[in-house]
Amino acid sequence: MGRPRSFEIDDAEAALLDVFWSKGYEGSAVRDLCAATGQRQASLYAAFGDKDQMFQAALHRYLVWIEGHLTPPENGREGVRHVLETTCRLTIEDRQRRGCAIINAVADRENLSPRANVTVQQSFERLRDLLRRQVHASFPSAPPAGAEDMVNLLVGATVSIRLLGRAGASPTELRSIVAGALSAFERWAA
Amino acid sequence: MGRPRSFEIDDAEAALLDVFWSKGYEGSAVRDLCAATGQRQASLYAAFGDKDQMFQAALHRYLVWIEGHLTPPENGREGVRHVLETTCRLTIEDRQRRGCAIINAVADRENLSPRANVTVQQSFERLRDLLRRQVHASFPSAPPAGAEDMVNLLVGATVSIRLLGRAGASPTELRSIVAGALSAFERWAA
DNA sequence: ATTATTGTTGAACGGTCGTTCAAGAATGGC
DNA sequence: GCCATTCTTGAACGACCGTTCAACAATAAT
Repeated sequence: MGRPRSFEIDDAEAALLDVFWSKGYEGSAVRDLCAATGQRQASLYAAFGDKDQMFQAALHRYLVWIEGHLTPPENGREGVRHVLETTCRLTIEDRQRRGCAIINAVADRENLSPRANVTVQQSFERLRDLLRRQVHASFPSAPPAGAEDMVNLLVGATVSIRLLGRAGASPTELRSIVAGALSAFERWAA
Repeated sequence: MGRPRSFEIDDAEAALLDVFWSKGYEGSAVRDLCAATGQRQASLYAAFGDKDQMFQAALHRYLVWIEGHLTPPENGREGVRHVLETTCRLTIEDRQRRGCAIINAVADRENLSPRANVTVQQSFERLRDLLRRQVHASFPSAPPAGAEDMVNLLVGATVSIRLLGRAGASPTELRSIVAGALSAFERWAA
């Protein structure tokens, strides 16, 4: 019972993510979040608790979104290609060039709650697990030597595309990282 | 003439960098900068102008420092190795794991002055130029096909080492990125 | 010694920060 | 209709933000 909420939590989370994604945690004022969601401050606090929990809701939403995009339709070499090319495409297609919400949060580390920092760290582990699965699936039995180095190189390429995308790198440059990483992967796997 | 300054600008810049490097622009309060430099607010404002100029002084100091370390003693393949290994070593040796001040500034983009953003963008171009010079110097005449892709892959590896270093990646993981990138470079250059 | 100039000091400025509160409005259960 | 409960509203809280100011101290030139 009680008065029903006049807005959808889901819509609010989307608006929260929009702001945090472009301005970061410290750079986003709760009043900015109100403007984006169309709600009053007390309503957001009633729904989420405090600014940290608003951020975590937004982060979680971002993670669901990006993992949905990055998860490959088929595993193996095409899976590796899918992760890199999708990362590149999403980065270029974002006209605001916000990069990756998780990566942006790394810089805000000192201002984030311990729990948010754990989420950030786990997200990188999940990306590496995802890529490791694709690298391993690229071979019928055990992968050749240096597989873990190749996994980490691919993680590095993915991360840097996202970072340099926010830094204003050209689509040509970002696609070149993909090309370089895929060539390196193919040469190694051959 | 006039009363002489009671502190060295150089020492103050070092302290400013220390704070900005770990907390970022938005996360560093001018009062924090005072505590680090041991000066009063009005003294810092008299010496630097405003917070943005304090940040730019710190950024400039960081750029001189990092370029001094990254510039290779000899050009060519050993130069490529030097850039990657030095980046990795500096990242691991920093116990505070502050990563790269320039990369951290990318996340703070929206809160930075246009001039600071230009400095950030130019810094990435300078890193790419440095690596391109080393890649080209690795060959007596023109480098083989895909040289620019390799350059961008190396930039990506360097950037990601620094980013993941701040994100809390293990030394093993960071060294693995170096190993992966150097193997990829050697296989391509062979 | 006086003057002009610059740095230091400590306090203060208006503005914004994250957060909370009292009052009113809207619901389900009785 | 009335109660208990929940949400919304608008204003306010103290704390902190970047910045500035008037008063005082220290120097070089006259």
